[in-house]
Amino acid sequence: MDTGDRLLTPGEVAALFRVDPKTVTRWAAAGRIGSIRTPGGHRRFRESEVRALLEGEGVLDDLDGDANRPRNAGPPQNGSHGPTNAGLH
Amino acid sequence: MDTGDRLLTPGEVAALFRVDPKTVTRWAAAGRIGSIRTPGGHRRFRESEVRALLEGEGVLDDLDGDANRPRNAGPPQNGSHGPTNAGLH
DNA sequence: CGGCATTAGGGTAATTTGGGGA
DNA sequence: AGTGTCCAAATTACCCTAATGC
Repeated sequence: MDTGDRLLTPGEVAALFRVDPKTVTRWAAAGRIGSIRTPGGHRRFRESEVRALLEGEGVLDDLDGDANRPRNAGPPQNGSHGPTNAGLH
Repeated sequence: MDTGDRLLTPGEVAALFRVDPKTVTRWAAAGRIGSIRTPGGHRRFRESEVRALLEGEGVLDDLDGDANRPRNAGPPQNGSHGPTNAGLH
């Protein structure tokens, strides 16, 4: 498939970002990252979205000290794996 | 709308949710997801119901358009007549 | 008939959740 | 504003053996 709809657990995402799983949960609660809830209440994150977030901002790094850049200027619009909604006939 | 013609096996549903097949069985045992039992005792799940659970929340992704639009930060969790999604503890 | 992969069931450890406070 | 740590609880993951499905 195109985007690889693999789902990651909070622990996986936390390890990728080097933060605590709790922080990842906060991102999901704040709507900063898409999250899928299991019937049990646990969250799952898209591997493609996490990847876009990881690389969307790591390359453009200014060492000068300019702290005025938008935190979301990346092209993280991977939208494609959506169900297109047209699948229901 | 059709009531889901295709039936999925626990392994399929587990792969979709990135969980263990045993967990899917637990959902069915808890009544969180509809399940059809085979004469032998194995369970089968409706593809339409599983898809609705996966991410049927108003995440209607747009096929195309601007790639600079912030993500939909709306927290519209399962607002439908969800299958007893009262997983809040 | 035999065979293999998957599933069911019980039990225990690990992870995740939610809120509060630093 | 954002993150790390504390608590208690729930949910999930992995262990096993036997039965089912194809």
